[in-house]
Amino acid sequence: MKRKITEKSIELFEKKGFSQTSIQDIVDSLQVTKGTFYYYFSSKEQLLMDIHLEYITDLLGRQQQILQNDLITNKEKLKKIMTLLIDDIKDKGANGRVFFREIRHLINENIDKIKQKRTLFRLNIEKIIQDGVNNGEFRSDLRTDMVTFGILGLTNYCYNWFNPNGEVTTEQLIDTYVEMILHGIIKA
Amino acid sequence: MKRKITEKSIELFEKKGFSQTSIQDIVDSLQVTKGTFYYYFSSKEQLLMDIHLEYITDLLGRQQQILQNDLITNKEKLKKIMTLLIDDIKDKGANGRVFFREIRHLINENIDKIKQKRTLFRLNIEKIIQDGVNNGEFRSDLRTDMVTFGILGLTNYCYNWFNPNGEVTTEQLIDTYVEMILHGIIKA
Amino acid sequence: MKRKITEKSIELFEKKGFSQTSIQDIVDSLQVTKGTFYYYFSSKEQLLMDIHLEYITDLLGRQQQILQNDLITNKEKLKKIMTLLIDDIKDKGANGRVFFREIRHLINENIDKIKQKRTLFRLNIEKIIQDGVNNGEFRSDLRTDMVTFGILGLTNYCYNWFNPNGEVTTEQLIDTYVEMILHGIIKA
Amino acid sequence: MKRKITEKSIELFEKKGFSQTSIQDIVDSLQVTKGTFYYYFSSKEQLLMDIHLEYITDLLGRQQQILQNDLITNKEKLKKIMTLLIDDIKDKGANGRVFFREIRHLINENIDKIKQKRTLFRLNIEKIIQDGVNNGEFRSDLRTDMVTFGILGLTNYCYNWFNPNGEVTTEQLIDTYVEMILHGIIKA
DNA sequence: TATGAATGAGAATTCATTCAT
DNA sequence: AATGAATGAATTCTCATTCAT
Repeated sequence: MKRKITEKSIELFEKKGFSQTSIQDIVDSLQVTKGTFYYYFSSKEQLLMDIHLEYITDLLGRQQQILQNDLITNKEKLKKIMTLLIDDIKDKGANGRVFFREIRHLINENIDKIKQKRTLFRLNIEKIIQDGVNNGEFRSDLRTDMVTFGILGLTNYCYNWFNPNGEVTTEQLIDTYVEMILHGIIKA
Repeated sequence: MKRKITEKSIELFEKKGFSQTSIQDIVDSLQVTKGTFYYYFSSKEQLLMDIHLEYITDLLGRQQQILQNDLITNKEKLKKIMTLLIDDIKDKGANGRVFFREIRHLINENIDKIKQKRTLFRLNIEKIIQDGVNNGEFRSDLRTDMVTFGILGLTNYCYNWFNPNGEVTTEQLIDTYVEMILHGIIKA
Repeated sequence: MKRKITEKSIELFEKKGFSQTSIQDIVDSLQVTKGTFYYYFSSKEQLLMDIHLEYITDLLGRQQQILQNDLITNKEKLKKIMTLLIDDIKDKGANGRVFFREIRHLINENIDKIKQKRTLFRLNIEKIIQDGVNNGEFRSDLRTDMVTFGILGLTNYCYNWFNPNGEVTTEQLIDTYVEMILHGIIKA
Repeated sequence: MKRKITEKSIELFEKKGFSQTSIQDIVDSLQVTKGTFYYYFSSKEQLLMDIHLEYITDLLGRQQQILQNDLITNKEKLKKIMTLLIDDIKDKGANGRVFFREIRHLINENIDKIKQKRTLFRLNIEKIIQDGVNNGEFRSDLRTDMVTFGILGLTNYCYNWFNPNGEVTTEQLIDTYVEMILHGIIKA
């Protein structure tokens, strides 16, 4: 039941937004009662926290896999991480959208905890870029922090428009973006 | 008074979010009463609509200036539009953040009206890229729509982290991003 | 309206107790809506605080009148204060009962504020007794603090059983208690 | 287990009040579950009734012991009964406070049943005083009913302030009060 | 004996909105 | 142009109680 509530909530939060979704909405669509909700979650915010925590924890875990792979170049690592983010749109689109949009509704320690983990994810990317700069894979005249933010913005934005069931495949999207990041759009 | 309400609202919407900001919050911080608010706005949503409309209209106007300039290359135009977006963080940061984050709270015709204008803004960018592809400025093997979304994601995301009063200047940021978009990060 | 809410609340709190009385009960019996309640009071507890504050402030004010009277003996002062408390049962019975019974529902600073004033009221009585001991009106072998608590218990308890419209008049009650306190019940 | 629930409940009811204490609070602090509670008690009120009944029954029993003693004067009996009440603060303070404060939460027949027994306890005291008046131990010009209420108020109030582990011993307190009741505070 | 999932009725509170003045 | 009292619908949350196991 807890799982069912979480999943239905993600669905509704994505469709209508966190504050526009009431506990009543959630339980009604599961045909249970409010009491049931509060049996499993102590508050609406705690549910949101659960969702965030699960998402970022999973993301960090998969990022870690990539980081630990010593056999691939930094360029490959970067590509894999971009793939990681964009691939999720297919499997966890709603999840991701809730993750990116509704963090504002977390408060105090909760928001800090999540932000810390988000920062870690970002710094891990920055590290890859820095490594790539150091070993000559990447240009050395760009600020790694800003590049990282750029890549994150570019990939995260996909959650707003990309439809994995549309005419463009996820692979094409990833190729386009990797190509763009690596070589730019200008004619050499 | 109408202006004062609008401005204070933007400030509060940015700080606390649209749904977390009550009409009471707005009028309290201006030391007027709710009646005053409803004298100038027919509803909370209409205020949000006003804010959105003003923002996107202004943005489109300035974009138009750039588009009409026949003396510059498409590459220059693209740079100018990116500058346009990022520059706003200094002057209208709160405004922009409200614009990007709170569109969800518009309803029905309103949301359509704004989305149409946003789409226009995007298509205008795509047009520049297409023109650049056509005249050989840009590579011809990239999907212009996706590239456009990428650029938008990259620039919009700045609203989330870039502090125009921080150690990095807006110019450095723009340079980094233009460079990244045009030539990529890989060592040639 | 604020006054009406306060008065009806006192009535209901007395009859059913603070936690057994809902805001709904209060507004229903006044034929207004919950919104109206919250227009005047920020919370249920604040209403209770209002009631307490008004009561104890009034009590302290009247006590002060008695204390400042230099023309009467301490014995007379004591009698007047007992009269003060018991007389209230006629005019403010419900008020007093709420005051004595529901203090538990105040929290934190509120409870402290009220308790402080209650303590002041008690210490003022103790002072009278001490003065009476000093000038020989009262016996010198009694602990003034405990005697004060005793007098308070004795008078406060009246709120639990005394019916000012019953066969015993308030005057008789006061006479009995003053006599009991001053001379005891044993046959001299 | 039933005993453990009762005792923990008394503790919690005293600390937080009956309505502020949830069944959940009770079972949590015993590390059992709500089912356990309802195995032993049919309702929250029934638990409160149990507590009241046990308390007043015990009190009446001990009062009976005193009443039946034909070898002591009424004055002595009165002192013993006051001792009975005040002594309990040491052993059953919480119990007594719950008994005096939470009777309001009993309903219908329950409240009547308890009130009857309380009345009996009071009338037993009144009887002693009447006997004392009749045999010349006590003054004949005081209303015995009111005197009884006075004594009850005075002693019951101790539950609100008296700390048996404080600097004043229970014996001193009893002496002071017996002295006060018997001889008054005025200098003879 | 005891558990724990689920209920449902009701609680306090919030807030956009209306409207007579 | 502005006020402020009042509304009412919705919202989050609480909790005593039930019941199958």
